[in-house]
Amino acid sequence: MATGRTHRPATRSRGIPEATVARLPLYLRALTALSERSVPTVSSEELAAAAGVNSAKLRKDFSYLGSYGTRGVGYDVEYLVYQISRELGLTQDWPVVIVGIGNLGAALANYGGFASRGFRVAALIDADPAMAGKPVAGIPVQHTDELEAIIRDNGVSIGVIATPAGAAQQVCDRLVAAGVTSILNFAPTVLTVPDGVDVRKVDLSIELQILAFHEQRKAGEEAAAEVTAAQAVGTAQTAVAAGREGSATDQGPDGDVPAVMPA
Amino acid sequence: MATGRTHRPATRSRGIPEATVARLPLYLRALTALSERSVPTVSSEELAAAAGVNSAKLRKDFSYLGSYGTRGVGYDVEYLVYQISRELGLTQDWPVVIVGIGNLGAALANYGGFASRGFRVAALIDADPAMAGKPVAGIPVQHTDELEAIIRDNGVSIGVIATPAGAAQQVCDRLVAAGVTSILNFAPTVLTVPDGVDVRKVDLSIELQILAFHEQRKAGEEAAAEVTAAQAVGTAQTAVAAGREGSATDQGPDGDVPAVMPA
DNA sequence: ATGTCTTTGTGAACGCGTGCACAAAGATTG
DNA sequence: CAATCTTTGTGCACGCGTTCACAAAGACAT
Repeated sequence: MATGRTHRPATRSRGIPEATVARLPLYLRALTALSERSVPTVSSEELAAAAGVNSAKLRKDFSYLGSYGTRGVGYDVEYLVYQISRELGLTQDWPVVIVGIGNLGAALANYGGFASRGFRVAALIDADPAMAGKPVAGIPVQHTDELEAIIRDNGVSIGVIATPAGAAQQVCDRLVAAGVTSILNFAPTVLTVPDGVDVRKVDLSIELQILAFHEQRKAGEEAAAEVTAAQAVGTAQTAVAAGREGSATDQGPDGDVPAVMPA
Repeated sequence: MATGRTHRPATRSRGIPEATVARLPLYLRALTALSERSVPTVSSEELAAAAGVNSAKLRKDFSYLGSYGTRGVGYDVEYLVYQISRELGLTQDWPVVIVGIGNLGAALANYGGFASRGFRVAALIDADPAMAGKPVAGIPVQHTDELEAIIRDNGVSIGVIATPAGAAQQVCDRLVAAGVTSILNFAPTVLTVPDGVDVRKVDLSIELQILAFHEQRKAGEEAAAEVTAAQAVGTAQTAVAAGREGSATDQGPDGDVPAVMPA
């Protein structure tokens, strides 16, 4: 007592670090695969390898959930699947709405990974009247006007935004006002939400840019290595600068990119 | 000297922290928007608000790039756009291939954010012969057989995998063998790659599961609060346990989820 | 029952990232 | 030119996350 209540613990929910929570789905997937192969138990070493993480990290992660392993043996696969599912809240059904049924929205609607893990697509919503009634992934698209009613009637608390950037904030506001408290945002915009609402962002463009950075660095290091090998005592800087001239500024960047297009 | 060369600095490239690199695209987007509105300068405070970060963090981030600001004034928008673009390697053209042209692949191909930032979709590749020649986003889809030739002919170093999970590792291996050194993976699998190859993963299902966790926690706290208010001295645990019974284990989780379907 | 061997769970050290708070720098005004 | 005011750049402290390394726990064999 007298511990929490400080307005928002956020980062450290109940004692489970955020970083650990982010890895639980990873473990769950690996465990599910093992379960299908009817493997009864796994060691932290094996499971860590399957999930692509360090075994010590995995053990510490699990230690936050409790002591579910048996020393000398490992972890019971089925039991662990259940424990993690429960911890993540996947033992209950989560109705989800997807707003913005363009290519990406359609891809999400068809995504098998949703239904399999306790998520159920309750509705597809789009602002285009021409889309209304059109079935996508077996579900008829509904018009934005219905948004509030849909949220309330289905008790939806998780919303996915796949609209163009321009519409995202507006859609977000309506979702929140209607009672949604968790949002997965695919539009390239910073969403402003009231306290108590969680937002996670997935930005395709950003991921690519990060890759480009490392890619450039690799190329730069190679060039630098060549220069070094060539005994160049001058400013190795030139090797990098020589790469290209280019003018990113004046070639007209489109800035507020239209998210992922609607059809 | 005698500093680097330790096999792989990875986390801290040249002195720019990984966390900073991940935010640069964010700043770039905000700056581009300002540039379009012909705003000449911004303060760290304003820009930080637009990017949704702390202003001190932003200033520290920029300090890694150099001293590009003017005290008492702020940052020159155009200049900063150029500097960040250059640092991220966006002043050069990055040919990219997308493998797996299902709904998601198509969405990516149509994504405006790519072309606008130095990325150019060099080719769309799919294993389905029926897709071959079919234009998606104005680009004809090519068969997987052509993969190696495409990579080499276009000098592609960045590949995007949007195939089902089962095909991902195989595609990955071929991409890497053909010369790709950066991969953006949308398939729900852990990819194994040789040293020197960067992989970034985007997993829609995982993001949702993380949201579900926090959502459950919110619900649990509300319930706990109610219990506390009701002066229940017994085990508050029951409030949480009462939520639902459910059996995630035996309702047949599909484990190795087929990524994002191929049409 | 005792010993050996495997594997967990965790204490402790370390490093990275974040945010505060302030001094230095420069613009601006009188 | 001097004073004031704004805003940057950064030293510093703190906390989270990662990793090592090992003691405790339990299975298994003899």
